[in-house]
Amino acid sequence: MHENGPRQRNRRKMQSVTMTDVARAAQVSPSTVSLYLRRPAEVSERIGARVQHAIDELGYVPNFVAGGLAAAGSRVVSIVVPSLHNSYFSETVTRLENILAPQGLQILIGFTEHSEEREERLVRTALSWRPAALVITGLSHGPAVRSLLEKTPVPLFQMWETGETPIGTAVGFDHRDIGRASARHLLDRGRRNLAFLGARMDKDTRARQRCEGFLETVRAAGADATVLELPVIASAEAGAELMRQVREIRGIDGVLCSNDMLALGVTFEAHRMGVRIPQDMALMGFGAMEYTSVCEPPLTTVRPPVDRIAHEIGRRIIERDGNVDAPETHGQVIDTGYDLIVRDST
Amino acid sequence: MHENGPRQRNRRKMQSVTMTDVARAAQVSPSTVSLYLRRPAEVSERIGARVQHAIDELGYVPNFVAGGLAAAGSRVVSIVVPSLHNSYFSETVTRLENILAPQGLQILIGFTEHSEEREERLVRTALSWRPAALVITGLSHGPAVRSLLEKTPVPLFQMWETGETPIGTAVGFDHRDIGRASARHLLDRGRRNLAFLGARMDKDTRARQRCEGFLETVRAAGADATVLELPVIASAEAGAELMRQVREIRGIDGVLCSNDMLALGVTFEAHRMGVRIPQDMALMGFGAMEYTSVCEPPLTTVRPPVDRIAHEIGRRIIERDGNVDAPETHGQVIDTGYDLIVRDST
DNA sequence: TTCCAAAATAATAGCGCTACGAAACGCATG
DNA sequence: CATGCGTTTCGTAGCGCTATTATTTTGGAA
Repeated sequence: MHENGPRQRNRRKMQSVTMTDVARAAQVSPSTVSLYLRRPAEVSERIGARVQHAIDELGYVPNFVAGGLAAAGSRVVSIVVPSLHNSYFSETVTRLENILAPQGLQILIGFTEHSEEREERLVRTALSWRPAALVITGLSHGPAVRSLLEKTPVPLFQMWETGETPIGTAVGFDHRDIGRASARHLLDRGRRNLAFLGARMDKDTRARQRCEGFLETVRAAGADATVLELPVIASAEAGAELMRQVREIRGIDGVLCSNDMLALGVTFEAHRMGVRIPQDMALMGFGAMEYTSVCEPPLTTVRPPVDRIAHEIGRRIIERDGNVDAPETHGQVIDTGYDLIVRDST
Repeated sequence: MHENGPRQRNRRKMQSVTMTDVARAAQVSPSTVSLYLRRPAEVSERIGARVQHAIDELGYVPNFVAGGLAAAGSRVVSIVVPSLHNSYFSETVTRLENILAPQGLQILIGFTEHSEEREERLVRTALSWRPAALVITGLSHGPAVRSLLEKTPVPLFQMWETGETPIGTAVGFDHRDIGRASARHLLDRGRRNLAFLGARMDKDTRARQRCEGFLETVRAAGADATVLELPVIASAEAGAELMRQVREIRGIDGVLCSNDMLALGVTFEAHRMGVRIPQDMALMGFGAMEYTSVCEPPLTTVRPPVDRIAHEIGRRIIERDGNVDAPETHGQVIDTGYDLIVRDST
């Protein structure tokens, strides 16, 4: 009915070089080109060379969109994190990318900025790409997100948090426990008049959990604890401001920051105010950001096992990739633990 | 030959709910569902409500892979950056995401880690997604990448650098110029015995350019300049180590760091060594990272206009999105300039 | 009421690729 | 030289959706 020659459709942009073009140039069938691209070992050397030559000659770039449709699943992994503002999230994303990229898996990324509405939009579009896996931060989500996650056939990983029952596979640690351990550490150092410094804890549920664990242990020990909080994103600037507030209270001899960035600001401001760390006031952070080891004084902090989280998730994604029979781990919780790094600031 | 009922193919995973299912449930044709999803205004209110109801009822999640294939172009923007290690890159990615997400454009991200080979792999896969645009860092690329970029019909943005002729649209600033301006600033402060502290400058071409500009101006002024470099990734730790090397040399009274992170390490180490900033040694960084304003002393640094870069690129991507007639800006250079922020460290 | 343009809905024909099974080929064996 | 079997190549039939065109419906004006 219609001729088989190249047709010029009125599309948004025309497809440059297709697999069919390559096949024609290499004098083989399109199936063979496809096979060569996906499993080169199953194509004879002679044909393989001819195909590769045609590919190079024509500058063929495969079309993953078409491939993904035909194969019913794209080689993409969606990651949803609150932001890249904290170096530990960007570190997690980096590690995951490093693990997944060699497998030909791309990272599709989205930031919730701690907004439930944004999270829903992101999860919805993430799933629309029929990704090989969806990696999302945290366990608590709005009802819309919950429902999407429960229904999807896409392998789901919820990272950075344990505690509640996960929808997918949880890989992380217990933030309340970190709060408790931090409190214990400060109490062990003989501090009785404590403070927790936070930023935007109404949004950051994990910081809130650390705060809760902290208060729980401090109060159980019969000591005192104040919570000081700023409604801005965590920053050194905010830390400095919070330190000024700490001074107002007087008598505070131990401080836990929700975040190393705050602790950095506290360090500088304390120095300016002549407050000696740790003699006058012990200081702890969270995140084990790189600079904490060279601070003056070096900062006691908690290292979230970013590498292990990325590794555990990455390994499972790769295992399940192209292998539907791989064991389903939904509902499973992998507790990666955490490390308390004690330095001179306490 | 074959019956038309639902067939169970032996696919990797089965498609849950398709647009056809929604159409059936809403008693309309698939075209109408598609139209409702893409341009709701062109569907009558009555039908629209019925379709929406069916979508909610069935929990339909569109398939962008199929959509992208049919529409010949996916709603994805690929970004290739060296890493997220520097907060200015993660900031750029964040801003771009914030600008593009409301337009339904997803971010596909990849990290080169300053490796030419990785960059090629990333660009190749990025283009395989037929993205709405490709945003890549820098102007100098290996021959393979160059050739890919030159051939692709995908709108290309090269960010963070100007100087050479771009392949696509360049949006950035001149790093050599920053080196020169920094040198001038230190010279103006009466410093004559200068040093440039860098990390892995063999890989980081932009840091190298700043260094070159710095040396050029210092030498032109008849002053002295030493380059101290570590083969590790820039970090506060590395900065501290470099500061120890600076002390060995003696007499250095002005230092430019390739990066604020290095400067942070220098600040702490100088403090430990009893070297006063700026009295004994002036200190400058690059990046205007958040903490530089609360350091002790606050750090003189250069602010790369991350917002403006993201804004200029984002705006152009959105303009060109779904509008092939939009003006082609390849070859164009948008110089965003930069800000020298003078603080107490100089 | 009739007619016609405009608006709303539906039918059609792929998008470029992969999975699957069929066909063709190569080669050792009887 | 035919036979059989494993290997390599090819043909076919969609994947789920969008763009385009065709068809039906709607709502005034005549």
